[in-house]
Amino acid sequence: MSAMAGSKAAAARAAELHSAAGAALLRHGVRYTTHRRTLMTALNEAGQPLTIPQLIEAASRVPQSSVYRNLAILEEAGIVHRMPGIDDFARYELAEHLMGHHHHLVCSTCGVVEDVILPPALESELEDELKRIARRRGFTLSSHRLDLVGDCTSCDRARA
Amino acid sequence: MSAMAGSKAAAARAAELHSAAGAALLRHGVRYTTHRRTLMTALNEAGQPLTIPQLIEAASRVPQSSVYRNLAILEEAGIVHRMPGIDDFARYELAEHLMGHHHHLVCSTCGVVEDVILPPALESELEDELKRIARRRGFTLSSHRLDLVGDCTSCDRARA
DNA sequence: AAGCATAACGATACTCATTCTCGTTTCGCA
DNA sequence: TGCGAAACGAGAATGAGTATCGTTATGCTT
Repeated sequence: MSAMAGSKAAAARAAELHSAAGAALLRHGVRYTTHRRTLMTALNEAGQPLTIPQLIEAASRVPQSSVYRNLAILEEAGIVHRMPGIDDFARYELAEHLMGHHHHLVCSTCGVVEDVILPPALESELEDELKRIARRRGFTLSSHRLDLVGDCTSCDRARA
Repeated sequence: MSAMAGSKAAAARAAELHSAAGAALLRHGVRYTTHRRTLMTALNEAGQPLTIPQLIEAASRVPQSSVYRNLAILEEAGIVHRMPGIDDFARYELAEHLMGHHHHLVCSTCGVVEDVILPPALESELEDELKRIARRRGFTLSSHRLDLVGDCTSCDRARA
């Protein structure tokens, strides 16, 4: 029953996601096509940032060139976030206003990425300080990014 | 006089830097050649992370293929740190144990990067929490990375 | 409900940062 | 002075990501 409730909740969240996505794309004057919906669904269900190869695998009916093109459009519309810089593959996840603010735990050996949230008190303390620092330097702060870099259990074990 | 004292201090720091670098490379069984010394000097004097093109400009006697090869070696020896993921250029800076721990303020428009340090109390609070989170997830934490993303004064102004 | 303007598609060619190759040069040591 | 190993550096190769362009699907108007 909790599983059923869980899947119901997930379905509700998915519906919200799609309507928010459709609205955002409409605002940008582009359509919410089947491919775009497929990509959004894949990102939503993965629960972690995905590389292009992973996304091609997860959305197997969407050809590579369409994956690239549509991710760029979804990012332009502000509903998907591109995060380069872990290994040599960029990763994509749903935008913060769809996911909630969070950070990443990254395995420097195998590249796996997990989402992390900071205790709210620390997060807001951090945000306040970052705002202060940015203001002092004349920067207009739009966001921040915090990665925890280390080794996951299996890579740790494998290190003979 | 304060300028003279400053340059003396800088010279002393540079000497320390080179001896630490030489030792680290020796430990790795490779030589501290002229090119490698030139690159370390350029990174030290820049005071901010540099891209390959910037580094080629700053170390004009070192050809491109040597810049790439030697940076890889310096990174392998743990005295230089590679940071990909701001724009499409990786950036390099001296390793933490040579520079001190710090974070980055990044202009999302022009890509300029400045170094930032957090108030020590907040930094250590943050580190403790990150360690706790990593442990709970079975990760062996080796470092963290915090980027402040925004727009610098001139890019802000240019935004018509 | 047929035509039409426009958006999206997708196979393929291309770009360009980075890596690899390999013959040459330099270094450290005997 | 010679010798083996390390470093060099110009050019070729790699590969993630982008641009092209003819084709296909969509939605709007009459």
